[in-house]
Amino acid sequence: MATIADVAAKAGVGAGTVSRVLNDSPRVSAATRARVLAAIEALDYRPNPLARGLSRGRCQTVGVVVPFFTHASAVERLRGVVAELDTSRYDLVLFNVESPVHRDEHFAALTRRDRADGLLVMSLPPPSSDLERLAAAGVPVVMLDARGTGAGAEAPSVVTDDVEGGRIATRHLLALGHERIAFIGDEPDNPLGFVSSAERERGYRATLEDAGVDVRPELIRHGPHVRSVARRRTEELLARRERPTAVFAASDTQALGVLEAVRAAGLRVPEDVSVVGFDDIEVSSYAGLTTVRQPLYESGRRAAALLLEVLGAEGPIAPVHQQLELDLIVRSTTGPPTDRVGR
Amino acid sequence: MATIADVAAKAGVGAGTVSRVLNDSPRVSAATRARVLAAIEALDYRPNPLARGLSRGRCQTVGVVVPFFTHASAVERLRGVVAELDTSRYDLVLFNVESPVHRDEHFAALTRRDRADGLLVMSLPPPSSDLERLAAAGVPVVMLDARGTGAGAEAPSVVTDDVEGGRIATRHLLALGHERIAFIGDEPDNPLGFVSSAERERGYRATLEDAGVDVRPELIRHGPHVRSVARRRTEELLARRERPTAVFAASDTQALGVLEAVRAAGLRVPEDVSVVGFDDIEVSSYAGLTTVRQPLYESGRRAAALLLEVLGAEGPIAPVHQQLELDLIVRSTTGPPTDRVGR
DNA sequence: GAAAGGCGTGGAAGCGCTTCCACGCACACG
DNA sequence: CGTGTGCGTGGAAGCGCTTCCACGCCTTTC
Repeated sequence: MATIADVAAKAGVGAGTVSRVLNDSPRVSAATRARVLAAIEALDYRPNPLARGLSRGRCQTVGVVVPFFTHASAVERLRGVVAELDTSRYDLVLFNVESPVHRDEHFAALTRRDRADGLLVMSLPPPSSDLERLAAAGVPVVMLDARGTGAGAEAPSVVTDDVEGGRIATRHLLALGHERIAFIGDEPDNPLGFVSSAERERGYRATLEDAGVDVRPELIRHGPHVRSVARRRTEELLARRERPTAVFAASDTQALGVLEAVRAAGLRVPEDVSVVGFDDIEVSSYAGLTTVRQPLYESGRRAAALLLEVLGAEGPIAPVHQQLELDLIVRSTTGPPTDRVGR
Repeated sequence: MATIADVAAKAGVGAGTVSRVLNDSPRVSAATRARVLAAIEALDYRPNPLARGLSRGRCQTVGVVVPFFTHASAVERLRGVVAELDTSRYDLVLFNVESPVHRDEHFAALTRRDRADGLLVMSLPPPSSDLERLAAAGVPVVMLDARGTGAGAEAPSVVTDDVEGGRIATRHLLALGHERIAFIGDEPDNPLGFVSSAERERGYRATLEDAGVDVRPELIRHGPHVRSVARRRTEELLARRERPTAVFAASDTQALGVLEAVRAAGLRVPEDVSVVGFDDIEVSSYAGLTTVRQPLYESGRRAAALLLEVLGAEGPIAPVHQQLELDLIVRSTTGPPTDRVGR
């Protein structure tokens, strides 16, 4: 394994000069540069990233913190992140978070420039104390699908307006003529502090109120973000005397559970029950699901690009907050209610 | 940021002693160990992984090479890998491969202990020259869903018997009474050299032959591993005078495309056309797809565990080849053919 | 009671790079 | 012709750790 000294010897120059060539320093004559490059080529030399990192105090690595695959949407976002990072010289280290303990461990370990040069945190609002410590340690953080606010330390973020998304879905159902509209979402106080579902619910509630439609607590159900749970909650709803004519699910994953429950109950979609989801994950088009699309892949790209920009800049950057567009995608799971009351 | 020298000073010992404590060396007295641990605690000291790696010649990192998410199954496997690695002290660096150039670059860069201590290569048969170079450089490799064979360098692997899987699917259709059974799979000579599809096709052909059923080339279609392409190929098949009564798709992703085409043609599943997939990805249960299940998540865990074992061992390990079980999952997309000939 | 052996420890060397300082040379200037 | 100003370069120091060697002390052994 060739080292910089071997290259220097072969080219008949000092190690410093080789280093300068490697780092595109202008203070090298063309002739010397050519000799060094030839030696590098001849020896198939590649600098040791560890040594380089130790010396420069950074490691050409981006840490990506993901509450892993609990949401199908995380994968799609991750794809965007990977694609963007691929265009840079940064490696991607994956940190999986499945519990608060998990999260805290990772953040503690990452509070140093030698672990990762920057962090991309997905869907996970970090404790503000961690955010401050990261900022103090000089580790830039970009948030994706979450906001990171600490005292004096605000991370740039790429987000969507989940409240507005909730409004879009609900308006669609109201416009079709529905009034008994149920909501199925995550627990409002889930351990990792995800808020998307709660925000979408806020949009739902606000829109109903604006339209003068009663918000009925008994039509609002929560549970862990899993298809089977959404299915069970829906079964409870459908068992009511006055069952809802439409369901807004806080995610497509949950909407699929809703669809299962409706069909298992022998009801038709959308004639008996309309269903709207959120995200537009890949399956949704297959399932013909009406949903509020957010550009998942694109959000990953954007966030990664933002982080690269911060890493490339000298000083800190004014915190940017990018907000991505939402679109209502009407497919075949929504329609006007039929005038059959109760069951 | 505390260094080992700070800890040493605070504990009133030498740096070497602190290092010994960090690395659980037995050659430290209990009293000294306690003092050092107290100092570490007090300073919230964490060793710099770069310096440690440079000094020891390894970096506590596992490289995972994934042809990224082109197959939905890769994600599921990755989840298993992540879960297993989470139990170890190794970080996971993700290398995305989307083209042969991409692949070659990564392998070239990874042919050194300072980039990753070991490699997990998914679904991607590496050029045997790369495998040899990796072996020569002392970088252990474990293959997942592919075999890695180079002259004298054989990597341990976790695989399934794709030929047998193809047999299972085909036997199921034959048993139901089908004879015009089509196959939809990947291009046999795709750029990255994936072979799963081709092997499943071999199982399909062999089983037909064994049963004395003609293998009809016109019922075998290939195309990139994408739902939309599978759909188009199926449309071509359905447009034939004698359309198939059943389709075996080399993956669930492709099977979903087949289902789309069948339904778009106004045909019923399984009455007019039966469909079998492969993998049992998450969507499949939702789609009611009959499929050959392979334990994706589990395969990721196993492969990661295997790599950890190799990394933990002193010398090289006898190449292990684990083969995971396949199961036929019969759902609602397969049934006996109805006796309507042609269209 | 002296020699021999262990154990615990300090400290220097070294991992492979970057970077800073200093130096030599060429050229321009007065 | 001497001094100044660059530029291009060599080389040492230093990044934070591990590891090896050496040393002092305390047992053990004859």
